[in-house]
Amino acid sequence: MPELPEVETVRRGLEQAMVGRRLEEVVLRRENLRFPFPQNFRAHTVGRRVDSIRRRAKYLLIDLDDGKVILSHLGMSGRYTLFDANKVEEFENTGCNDTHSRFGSATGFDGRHDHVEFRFDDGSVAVYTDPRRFGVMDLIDVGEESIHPLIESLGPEPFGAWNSNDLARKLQRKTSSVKVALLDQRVVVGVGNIYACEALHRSGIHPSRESRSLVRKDGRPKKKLDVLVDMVVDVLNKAVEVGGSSLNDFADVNGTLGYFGHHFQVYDREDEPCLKAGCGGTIERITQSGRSTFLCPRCQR
DNA sequence: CAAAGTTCCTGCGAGC
DNA sequence: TGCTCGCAGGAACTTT
Repeated sequence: MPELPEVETVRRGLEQAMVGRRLEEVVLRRENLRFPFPQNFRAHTVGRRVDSIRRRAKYLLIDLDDGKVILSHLGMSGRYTLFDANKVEEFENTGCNDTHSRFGSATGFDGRHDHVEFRFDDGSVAVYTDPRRFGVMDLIDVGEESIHPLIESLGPEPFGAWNSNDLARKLQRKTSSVKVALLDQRVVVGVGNIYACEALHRSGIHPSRESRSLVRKDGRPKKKLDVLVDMVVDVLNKAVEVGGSSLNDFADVNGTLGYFGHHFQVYDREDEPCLKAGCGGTIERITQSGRSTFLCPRCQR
């Protein structure tokens, strides 16, 4: 679920709900997600106002008014659900204990996987739910982003100054497949399994193709690499426009289902016809580095 | 059996 | 021969 477009969609939702509000209480219902919550998490968040919310790659950065920043990664299954003051009241008397939040009927799983609650001074609440707990929640100092181990080695943002010359430089000696390279967050950030498959299909590039075969001997990008950069940016843009994609259970912060799933050309379409006009191929599924790749062997070379 | 993400480890081959 | 590097693949985290 959460590739760049989904994280950006969540960022926009949280921005609307959180910026300018003060945290009245922060509830941690367990001691860790992928890593332990920092010891001082509550001390530095309770009583603070949210100034802004940024995104770096698939990470959310929630800026607080004391110079601390909440670093949040959704992993595979992390979600935020927002409740305004009226909604919160509706859940007032529902079940709630150390491990179960009272919002279970809205967040799913009876509230068993509602690990963090951010309660604001206007009565609204943001609940972080993450069944698989591959997510991350950390607290850093503003400016520490560039030296934080999870962030320091991240590559360029696709919506920034990224271009095919930069990509060519990174791929020119790579013998790994171009699909695996796209998933490498040091090469470019934000692209996950779904959009890697989609961008390669739109570019007519076979996912197993050697990365360096897309770069000319002089280090300049071949035409197909130019196309790939355009298609990565394009597919991410379109997905942001429709509010992020969904497989089965993705909801944005207001509970609305994303729509990009309806636009998949190859992802999860094994044995179905290629949708490229005039192609007539059949979508195949292969495994690369333990992840499913979907492609049309006919129009992707 | 699979899954949207990331990190870490092992083993292998290339190149020096 | 032996060292280092990059890469492929797998395991790990966990639940539905």
